[in-house]
Amino acid sequence: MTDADRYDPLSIEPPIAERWHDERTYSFDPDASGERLYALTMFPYPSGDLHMGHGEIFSIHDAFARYQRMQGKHVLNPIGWDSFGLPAENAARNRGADPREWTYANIDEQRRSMVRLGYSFDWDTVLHTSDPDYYRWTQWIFLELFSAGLAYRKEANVNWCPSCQTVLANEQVIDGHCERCDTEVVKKPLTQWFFKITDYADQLIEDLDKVEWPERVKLMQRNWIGRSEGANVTFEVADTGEEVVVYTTRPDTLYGATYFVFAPEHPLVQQKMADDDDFEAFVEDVSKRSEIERLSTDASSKRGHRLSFDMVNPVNGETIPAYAADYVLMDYGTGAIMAVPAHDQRDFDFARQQDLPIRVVVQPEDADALDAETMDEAHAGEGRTVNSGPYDGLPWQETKQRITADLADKGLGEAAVNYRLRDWTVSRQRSWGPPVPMIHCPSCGPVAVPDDELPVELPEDLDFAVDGSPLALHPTFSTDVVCPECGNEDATRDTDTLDTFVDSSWYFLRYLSPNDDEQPWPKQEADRWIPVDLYSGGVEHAVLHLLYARFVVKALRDLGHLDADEPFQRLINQGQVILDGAAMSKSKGNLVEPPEVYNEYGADTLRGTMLFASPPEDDIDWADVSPSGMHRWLSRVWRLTIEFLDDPDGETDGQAAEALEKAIHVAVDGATADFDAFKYNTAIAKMMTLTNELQEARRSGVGGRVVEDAIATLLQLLAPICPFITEELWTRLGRDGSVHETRWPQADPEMLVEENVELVVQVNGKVRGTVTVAAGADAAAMEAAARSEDNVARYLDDAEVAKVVTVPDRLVNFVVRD
RNA sequence: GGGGGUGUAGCCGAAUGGUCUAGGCACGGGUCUUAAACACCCGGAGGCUGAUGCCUCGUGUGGGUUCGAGUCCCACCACCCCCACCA
Repeated sequence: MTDADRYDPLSIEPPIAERWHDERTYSFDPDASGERLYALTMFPYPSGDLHMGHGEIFSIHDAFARYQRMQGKHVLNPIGWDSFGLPAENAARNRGADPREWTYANIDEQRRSMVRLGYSFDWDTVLHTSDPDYYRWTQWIFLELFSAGLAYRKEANVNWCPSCQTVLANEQVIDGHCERCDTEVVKKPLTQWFFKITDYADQLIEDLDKVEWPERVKLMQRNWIGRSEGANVTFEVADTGEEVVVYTTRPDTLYGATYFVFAPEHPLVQQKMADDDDFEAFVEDVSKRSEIERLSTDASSKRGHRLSFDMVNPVNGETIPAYAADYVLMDYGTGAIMAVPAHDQRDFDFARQQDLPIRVVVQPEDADALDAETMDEAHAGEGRTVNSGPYDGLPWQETKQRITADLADKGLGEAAVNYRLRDWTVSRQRSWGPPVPMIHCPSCGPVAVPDDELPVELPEDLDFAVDGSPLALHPTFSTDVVCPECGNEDATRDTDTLDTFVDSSWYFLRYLSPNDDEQPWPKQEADRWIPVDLYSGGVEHAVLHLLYARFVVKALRDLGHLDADEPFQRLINQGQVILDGAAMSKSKGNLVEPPEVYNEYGADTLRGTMLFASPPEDDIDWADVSPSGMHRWLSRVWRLTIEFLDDPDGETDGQAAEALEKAIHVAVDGATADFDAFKYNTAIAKMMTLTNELQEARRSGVGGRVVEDAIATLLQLLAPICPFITEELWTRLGRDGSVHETRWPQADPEMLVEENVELVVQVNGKVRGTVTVAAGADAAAMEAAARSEDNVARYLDDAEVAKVVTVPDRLVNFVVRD
């Protein structure tokens, strides 16, 4: 073998990669007939070059897309960039970079890496969310939602990240910290645009049954939406009769309500306590506490203030004291609760702290009777109702239903459903995003920018050095406008931009016609393609992007722009690439970058290493994987092929040749099942096994057609994972065209049938030997063969066989008594 | 506090209730070589045996169901993820 025949990925890969890109080899052909498939991978944010996480997900995704093509599908496999967002602004502020130049330079770099790695993307449908001809339609969607009443403006206590200087949606607050920069989030009253995602809360739960997603992700969405069933109950202020509604999931415990609690910000409290300095001081104190402190569930951390009035319990007319306390939140339920300390831990903690009465109204059945004096925690569970007048003795669920019904009869309550989900705050006080397409007119209020004036473009001359929002502080952007309805010259533009998650909530629709300037997408194309057949990406978007995209699709459906209920039919999540158990990051200095791998071993090795490391959904610890091992195997495949081409002669029949021929079909059968199940790691293991058998067959003198079949089949199986080496060797093997355009090999069922099978022989469940019998042998034949095995016979000699268990083609088990 | 998941060689990981550990990594021994690298071959807990072999233990721990359990059931332990003063 000469040097020219060595496996040298660095010289064979780049020309093939460039050819695929330049010739648009993997662009979707709209005229193609036959079955279509939409394979979508989450588009990247261009914060720099691709990192290992991209290398993993795109390699998994590309194996899927290429496999489906070989299965005869016409695959749409688009790529684009989620190119609006804060990092570009930070680069501008910190380094004086132009956010546009910075962003598009990064896109170019990532694109070159994708080409180098051989990903079979459609380079004809590329989009960037920061292009005006993209965000023109993002703004259009905002206006569609606005005209349908699904986008609205209100003042609210919103999440504010002091570092990013912007509002965040609830979904972007992780344990009280900013999702992007990890700074502690504070609450701030601001007037903001919201999308009414809560209108779709029930559908967002129910339609999870329609999609094939990991159960884990569905569960996360259900938890996030947080549906709970209970009742709204009306209490009265003792002296004035003012009505206050509370929400409770346990109306059966109404008789146990011994006090009442308002959120400190509750308007009724604010009004009634307006002149009380002590109360003002209390509110001031509470508001100074950070979210993190408030999140503490420590029993002693609750803060409360006795109010100047009492409340009346509607079920028994009892007068109970009213408090304000920080453990009641203004934005869940009604901002006021009935407190049942015996059966709610938070109420219990507060009652003990304030020395408030505790009354047991649910008695657990399989435990000692609860005693309000001595109990040291609330009993939140089930039991029989006690101390509740006419309801005594009923099981708690029945009490719940009856009390709710009785209250409803008296007009004092009703069954109610509550959600944890809040409306989506979409305004951002940042400037590298699509401007909110609204105009504020002193006489008309908020007015939509007319369609023919879209897009509202970002000014080119934003100053990112300012302290605050560059767009808001731009000299003319806000004021250079008149009201479209009344012509008022004092009208101003909205200077907020839309959350990047708005950009990414519909990009899979824009891929269908990225250059159409008449419409965002042709409806008939959307109806043909949506939902996307397979969506691949990280689980970190479980309650962010994936929830928003589902909402936007449902809203657009209701507005008549498409028919689909859901954006993504099937979802696979890949794990993270970590190093020594920790996330890779620049600041930790533990980054392994893709070029380090593909510049040494080639792209095929990078891709193969990723897929062989573990099942896709598991994290890959780079410390545990071995690019050199993958490279060694690929070199072996290369060498076997080249050596065969040098010297193809050999036996084409006989035992070794037959064994190889069988091995081909076994590998095809197994690998196909694995590809269908996304188990690329075991698919590769089966290809390695075939390689081992091929090598052994060669050593035994096998050659000719059987070996060529084995090599060709191996190349086909490997093609979706390692596209370059397979393409090169396919050509060297003298085959026409591209291996990627061949049809996926089929296993011949007859070749999978064994003539003889090895039976396991057990005595009392312990393996005592094996014996070979003809496949399909009946129980008697199996037993006879098993008895004849020397070692087994030893165990049967002095024993009485009580029972013989036979499993066809698998085992014989003798159950014996001594 | 609530919910979900996972525990298999030194490591990553396979394993329709049927021979535990496919494939790889790492490691050790060998062949080739002046030598190394590469490549190729062999190895895998413990005990007995000169060896072929045979036996015992063994899938986080302890029980159970079963002819037979990594797999099913119960309890416990450890780790991971999601939600969390959500009434």
